[in-house]
Amino acid sequence: MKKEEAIFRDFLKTKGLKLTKPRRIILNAVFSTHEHFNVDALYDIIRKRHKNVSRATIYRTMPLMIEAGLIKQALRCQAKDHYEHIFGHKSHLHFICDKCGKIVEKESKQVEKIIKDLAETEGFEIREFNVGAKGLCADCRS
Amino acid sequence: MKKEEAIFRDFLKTKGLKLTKPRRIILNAVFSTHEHFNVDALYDIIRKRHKNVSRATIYRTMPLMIEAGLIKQALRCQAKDHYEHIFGHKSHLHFICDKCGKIVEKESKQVEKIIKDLAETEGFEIREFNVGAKGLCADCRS
DNA sequence: TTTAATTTGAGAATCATTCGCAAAAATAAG
DNA sequence: CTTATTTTTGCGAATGATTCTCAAATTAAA
Repeated sequence: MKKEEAIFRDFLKTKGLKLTKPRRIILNAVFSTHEHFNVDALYDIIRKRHKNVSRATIYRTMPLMIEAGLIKQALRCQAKDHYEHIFGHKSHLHFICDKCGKIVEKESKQVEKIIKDLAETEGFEIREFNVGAKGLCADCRS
Repeated sequence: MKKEEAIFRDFLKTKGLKLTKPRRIILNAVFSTHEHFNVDALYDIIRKRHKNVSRATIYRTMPLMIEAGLIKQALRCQAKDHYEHIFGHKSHLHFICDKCGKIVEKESKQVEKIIKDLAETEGFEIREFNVGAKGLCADCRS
């Protein structure tokens, strides 16, 4: 069993919930991609093999995977919620193109360090960074 | 005429648009508050004095004010888009408390500088920063 | 004042997300 | 292997913020 599956199963167990077939299918779809994703894209991926997993179940599974610490709600783009992996991925910031919707990721320990220090002066305990900017990507600037 | 009104008028003129009465009312409502706001709250404020400004017009005016550099889309909270002032306010980042929902604002020119530099190496043109973190505020940590 | 262009309000339309519910699946117990 | 209990599912309907349509109103210029 893959590690993320074990994590998810254990998390569900602590909540008295079950790792069902649809939940496993959704988890696999989520970890079959290594980029940002949204429910619609996930639905398309899943439907190629499993005609009977509904959108509702995907929507219902997202918060569970977030609570399990596997993914996080990354940003909102073109009126859709987007998610990204936490498990197995480094923290990073996002540049979102307003025009084509492309998302560029960049790492910066420096930024997180500064933010963390600022938070400390405020007595604020950071659980999750949310750093980025919107604008125009190189392609769309022409 | 207030400065923000002049800015807005000038911006509109460059686009061949007009500073109409509803747009002026909306602008005033926006700058009557000094905190984050959403369209719904704005609608309530405006409706106290002007019964005939529609939600549609408010929604239509937001992107104009953003493009004019007066406000920016700050964050999404409770399924609603929230906005904040740029004009007359220093750029800042947000700490959002997961427990009580409180938003703490902090300034950091440094962070934006770093992000801007990162964007440049990518050919990305930033229109709007989006920097913050989620976690627990001082009060909720006890 | 006439004219041409932009805006408006009202309500309908859109679209992502959530809900309600009866049927299906999972787990535990016998 | 049944039965009983709980959780889950898929479906379609509901929700709610935002956007669109369009005829009437407003604007600014000639």
